[in-house]
Amino acid sequence: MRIATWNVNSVKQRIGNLVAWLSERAPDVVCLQETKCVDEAFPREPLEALGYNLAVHGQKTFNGVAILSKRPIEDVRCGLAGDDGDDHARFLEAVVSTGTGVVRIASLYLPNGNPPDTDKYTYKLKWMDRLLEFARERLALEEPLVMAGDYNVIPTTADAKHPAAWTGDALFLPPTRERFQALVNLGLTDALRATSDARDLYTFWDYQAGAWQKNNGIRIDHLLLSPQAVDRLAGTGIDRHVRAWEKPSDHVPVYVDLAVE
DNA sequence: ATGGCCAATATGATTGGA
Repeated sequence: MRIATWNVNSVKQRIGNLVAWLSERAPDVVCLQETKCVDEAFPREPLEALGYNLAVHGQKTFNGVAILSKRPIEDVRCGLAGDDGDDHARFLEAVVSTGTGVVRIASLYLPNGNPPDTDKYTYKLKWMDRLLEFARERLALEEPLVMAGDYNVIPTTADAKHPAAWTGDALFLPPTRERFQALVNLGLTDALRATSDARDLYTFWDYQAGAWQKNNGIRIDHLLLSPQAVDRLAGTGIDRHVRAWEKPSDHVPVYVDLAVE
């Protein structure tokens, strides 16, 4: 079973690229972020035509997450617990049944948090604390769990072309990285880093300043796996060629292959 | 990590992104 994550930066602008990539990579489950449209406006038809079931959780203008799955989607839950006043559409959880049991999936779009001296960074850190609590609760179920999405976290210096340029940034500040490490310390595995120590595993290149042409990238889109999912981990990949397509997102798809049918 | 972009909004300027 192939499970992917992709921040598409507007699903309406990216529907052509999304359909082309789905046809090429044939993932079983896809977590999307930054869909940037209300649920009624989500372009369902071309995705359903490829055999995907959809769970969407969007809002006007910003944010928005979705899960596509070739198998039926069950137990859909929108939103991350811990703050009833949070109206950002950034989190969607569901369960997909397979021949060998269930896989629990979360599609998440963690706040950017810049600039760090504002309440945007406070919101990011609180959101990460809420995500830690979610992970604690779900890990206790001892199921295959994949928490996939745009974490807006550069975990280590190996995950940026120019790490020194990010020292004061919300994506790289110590409180951000400490909370990402705290997720790992709970027992979650960063699937890409577990399968490669390469220095250029980037998933995002800025639209500006020729970042793509210079390979000035960062790795901020992650799939964190529970031990029961790691036991079945068969491979990982980053589809960086998609960044060179016409009308690209600034992020590219990342995926894991799990040995579950 | 800025010279250089992109998307959404009643828009020809502002906000958010990373």
